[in-house]
Amino acid sequence: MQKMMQQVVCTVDVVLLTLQDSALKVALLKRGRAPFKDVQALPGGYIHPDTDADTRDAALRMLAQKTAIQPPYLEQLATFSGPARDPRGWSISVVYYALVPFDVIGQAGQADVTLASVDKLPRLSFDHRAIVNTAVQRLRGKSQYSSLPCYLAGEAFTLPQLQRIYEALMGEALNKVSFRRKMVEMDMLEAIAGEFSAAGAHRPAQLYRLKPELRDQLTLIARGL
Amino acid sequence: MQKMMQQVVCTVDVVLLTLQDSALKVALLKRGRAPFKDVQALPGGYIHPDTDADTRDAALRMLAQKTAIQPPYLEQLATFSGPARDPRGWSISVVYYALVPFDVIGQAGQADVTLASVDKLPRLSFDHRAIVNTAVQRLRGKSQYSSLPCYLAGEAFTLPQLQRIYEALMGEALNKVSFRRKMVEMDMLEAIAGEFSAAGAHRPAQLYRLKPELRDQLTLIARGL
DNA sequence: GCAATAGTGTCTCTCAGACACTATGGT
DNA sequence: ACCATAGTGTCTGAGAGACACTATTGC
Repeated sequence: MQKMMQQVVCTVDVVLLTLQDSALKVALLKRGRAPFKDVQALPGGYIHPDTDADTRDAALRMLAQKTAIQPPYLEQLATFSGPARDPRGWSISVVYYALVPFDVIGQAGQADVTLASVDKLPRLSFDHRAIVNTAVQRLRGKSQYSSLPCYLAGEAFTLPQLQRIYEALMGEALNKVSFRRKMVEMDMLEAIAGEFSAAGAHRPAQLYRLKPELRDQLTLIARGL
Repeated sequence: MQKMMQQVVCTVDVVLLTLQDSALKVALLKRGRAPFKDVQALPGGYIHPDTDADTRDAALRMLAQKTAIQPPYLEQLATFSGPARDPRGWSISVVYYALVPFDVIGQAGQADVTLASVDKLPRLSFDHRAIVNTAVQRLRGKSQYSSLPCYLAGEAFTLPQLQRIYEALMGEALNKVSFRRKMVEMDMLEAIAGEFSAAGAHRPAQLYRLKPELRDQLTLIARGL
């Protein structure tokens, strides 16, 4: 006779972040069913052991199904767990965070995706508020010393644009000369022949892109002891 | 009629690390049952939803049960998942890593705990080899710019001892003056009145300890752009 | 020419590392 | 006295930030 073993609810959630007008935003969806019906939540859902290769694969599936977005950057954030976070029972959520350029969200054209400023979150389902805050902390932290923010820029971008992204994330103005020095020293960008003129009445800026070989890999700044 | 839903096996594993003679070691246990009976494995086991407050709590329980150690530092590493890593089925392992001073392991006196050098791992169960490698990478990475290595030292330690720990982790010699400057600048240590003379025929060194208020919180080095 | 932003040359000030020195114990 | 290691004062070279200058567009 097998004893009934208490079950663990296994889910995956994704914190999809983007930068709109120098403000960091999260993608939210209104839940269609209980619990937290009609309350905003992160894109997420149950793991499907029969089809998901792993939790990362499940995260990509969530994004594809619910937002039709294939993110240029996706990384595991952390796993949240406990008896109280989900009314359905003792649960685990393996959380990933993704970065996308703002225009990618628009193109995906999912009308039911809401963008909320991470500094002024609405009421969220489960412990999603804490999860978003953790993701923002992680992004801000890593932005200090890595190429992570590049994934918030589009495929091609100018150095001034990239600097504005870094400044938005770190919340402080950066020295132009030092910033450029760092970027060349990190050796992760390559200039594109074409330029950028749409800006208006001034000198156009050189366009850059991430070196293809570094596409899915962060570049770090030397630092430390 | 409820369809039989394929189950996810939920476990927690702990990578318990220590430094012995300037070599980084992992604590391993020989498994007592299938799968991987008699093969070395990380301390770990099933989540107990009826008693564990969360996965961190479960990790502490694993350590207490299997090694009788209460680690001074415990942090979530990552979650590993997939259909193939455990023959019992599609599984998730939420992995934590812990740091302890070497002498704490001896005191715990668990005869069945083996220490293996992380550079020369024996055959391990499941995907535990990859897990250990991830933990070592994380520890080495964080050692570059945080107070993390302090938890490998005992309650009290001298600056030369601490420097040797950092050097062992980073695999390179550090400048004595710079190291000391960094330590005072990080402002996380406090001198203890008593000194340290056991060393032998030379000047004794000042003993330090982590400031109590920073006990469970890393101190980071300013860095970056 | 002028406004506006892109991009660079250069100076200075700070800080990390090297070195040498002093300090303090044991033998 | 001598050795060994702890701990500090100081010099120098590299790098970050500030500033000013040049470059290139639209009007």
